[in-house]
Amino acid sequence: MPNHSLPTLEDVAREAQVSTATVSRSLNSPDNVAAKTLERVQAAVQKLGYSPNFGARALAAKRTNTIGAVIPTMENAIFARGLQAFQETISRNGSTLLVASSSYLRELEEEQIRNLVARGADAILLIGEDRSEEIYEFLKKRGIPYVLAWNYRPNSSHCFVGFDNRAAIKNLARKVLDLGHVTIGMIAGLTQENDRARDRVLGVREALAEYNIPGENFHVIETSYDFTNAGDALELLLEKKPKPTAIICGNDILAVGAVKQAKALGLRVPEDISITGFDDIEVSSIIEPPLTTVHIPHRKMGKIAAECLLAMRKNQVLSKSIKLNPFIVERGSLSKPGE
Amino acid sequence: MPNHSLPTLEDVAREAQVSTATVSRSLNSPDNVAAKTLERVQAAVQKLGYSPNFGARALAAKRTNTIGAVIPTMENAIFARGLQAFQETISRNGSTLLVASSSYLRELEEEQIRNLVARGADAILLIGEDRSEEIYEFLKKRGIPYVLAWNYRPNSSHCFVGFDNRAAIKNLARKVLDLGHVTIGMIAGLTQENDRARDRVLGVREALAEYNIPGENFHVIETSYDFTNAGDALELLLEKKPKPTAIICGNDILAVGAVKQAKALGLRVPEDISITGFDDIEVSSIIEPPLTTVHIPHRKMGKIAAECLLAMRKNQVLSKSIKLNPFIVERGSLSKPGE
DNA sequence: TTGTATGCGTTATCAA
DNA sequence: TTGATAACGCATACAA
Repeated sequence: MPNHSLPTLEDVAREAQVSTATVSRSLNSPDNVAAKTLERVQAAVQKLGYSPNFGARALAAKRTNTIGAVIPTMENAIFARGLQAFQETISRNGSTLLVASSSYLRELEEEQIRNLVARGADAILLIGEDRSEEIYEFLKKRGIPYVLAWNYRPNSSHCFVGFDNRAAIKNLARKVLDLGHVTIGMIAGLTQENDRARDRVLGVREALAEYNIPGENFHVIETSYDFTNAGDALELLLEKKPKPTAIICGNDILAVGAVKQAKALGLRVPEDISITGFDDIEVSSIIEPPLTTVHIPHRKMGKIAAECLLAMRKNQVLSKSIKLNPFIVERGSLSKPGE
Repeated sequence: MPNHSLPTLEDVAREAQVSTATVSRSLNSPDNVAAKTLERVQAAVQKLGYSPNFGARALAAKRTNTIGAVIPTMENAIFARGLQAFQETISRNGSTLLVASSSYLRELEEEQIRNLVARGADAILLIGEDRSEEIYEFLKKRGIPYVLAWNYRPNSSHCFVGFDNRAAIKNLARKVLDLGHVTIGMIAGLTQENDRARDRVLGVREALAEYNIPGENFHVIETSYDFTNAGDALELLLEKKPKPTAIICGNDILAVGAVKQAKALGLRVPEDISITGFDDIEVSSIIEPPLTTVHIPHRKMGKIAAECLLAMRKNQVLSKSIKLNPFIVERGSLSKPGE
């Protein structure tokens, strides 16, 4: 492997027979450089394979044009889709996106946030609200704008770009109850350190309370977002007494896993058991029966979050929260009980 | 929004009544600092919300502990899954992963590569082989190790960690032909600037040649990886004369789209039309019928690629290429023609 | 239009 | 164990 000492501005300057200042100018404001000089510099840059040291540049110029994002995992269509839209918007505005993933671990997430800040991210996208007060203090102290996506709270000092998880699933639960289901199971995501998952359980509980469903008619099992786990959870729920006639799932992944397992157990969906999803990712319309679920505008959310962040960075003011509206998509996995 | 001037080492030093050198030591080698001093420094760090400036640190220390990756898109389960494994391995080794996505655009990809290098990435993961000679030169000149994943070529100067796309799909095509299919359609990914997609078309063509299938019995339609596009492509293929009895798809996304559309057209899969996939992502076992496809060990690939990169960075030697072995998974979307 | 000189925040060398 | 100080690579105010 070749030498490890990278060419610097000075090397280019020497090669082009000009000063480092002129090289710097050729790179950053070519208009202020004579055409012939510019040409020489560019040739030297080319020859040496020079590219500026980002750290040094950030240090000297005090700006980075970089926006960071920390997501729980890349291995999930939901975040991937929103993030791609986020990235496209960031790119279009001439900024660079830096992504880190936290594996749903709070401590790792905070480490990643600090890391992004240290790397000069001048604005940050975060998922949900659950994290230590210190990290918020940290961001505020450093004057780094951030947006919380995938959730929404009206009376918060944070800027949210997302949707009300609780209300969204509550509406779906009402629809389930309206159909006459009185014993409900729920396969939820892990609620610890995950406000979205928690809000979804909460929303279902609220709907149940409205319809006066007693506690013993509702069972929740929490599990990580995984097809297989969801299948296991379904089996456990089916053993409960009284047996649930409808299973509300924390997201589409869980719902798909449940549908698969139900079919494997010889149950018909929705005739024998109704199952609902959340998110409306592509797989939900592929499975048979296609899922009745809650549609979340992920790409729109990513795009708007990026725009908010860009604006906040520019104006140095807290942007107001933006609430997106999920809606129920009725496909075929939900019907009246025993029908 | 609060002040924008971040606390520096010097601020911490002043607060803790020590020199900047001592603060730096407290952070990087606490063992060489007196317990009482350390305590004071940590308190000051806490109080000021200090975190070191990465650029300055990289500048002074000449190392970043950062590994970069440029993937075509985050919006695809394939890359997401491999990348997550890649990231986990990187993290476990105390390094940080920086991800950028190129939207399948060669120029954007090169820009992203340069960007990552400028940011101090000391090794880089790339997908496939298709890119300009200059960018490879650039990486070599800077002595930055890179690994090309998702593909494999035996006699190459590059280090590959991947699989032989051509051979993998060729085997699948042979199986299709063995079953007696003589008119074949293919829904391929966009082959321009995408060696994986190109190799897959090539592999199918080679198998056809082996079985002496004439050119007019084979039709290829290229499209981006999208369910809907795949459905449209299927319709076009079904209009060809002679009409194909089997559709080989460039990946599972395309295959799922094709299966969906076939069913929508009232066709039975595989009785009326056989359809095969590639990748074996989760959705392929969820759709009805589940896909016969080629299994690619994405997570394993991500993990090994990370290990290679880590080793190359450490030893400063080109690691040898690693070939992973895909295998065919027979599920149910492929059968004899007209059966 | 170009060059000189200074500072950005950190690490590392050397003395104390 | 601690402190002073010289790099690190670049941008920019100021001079020429």
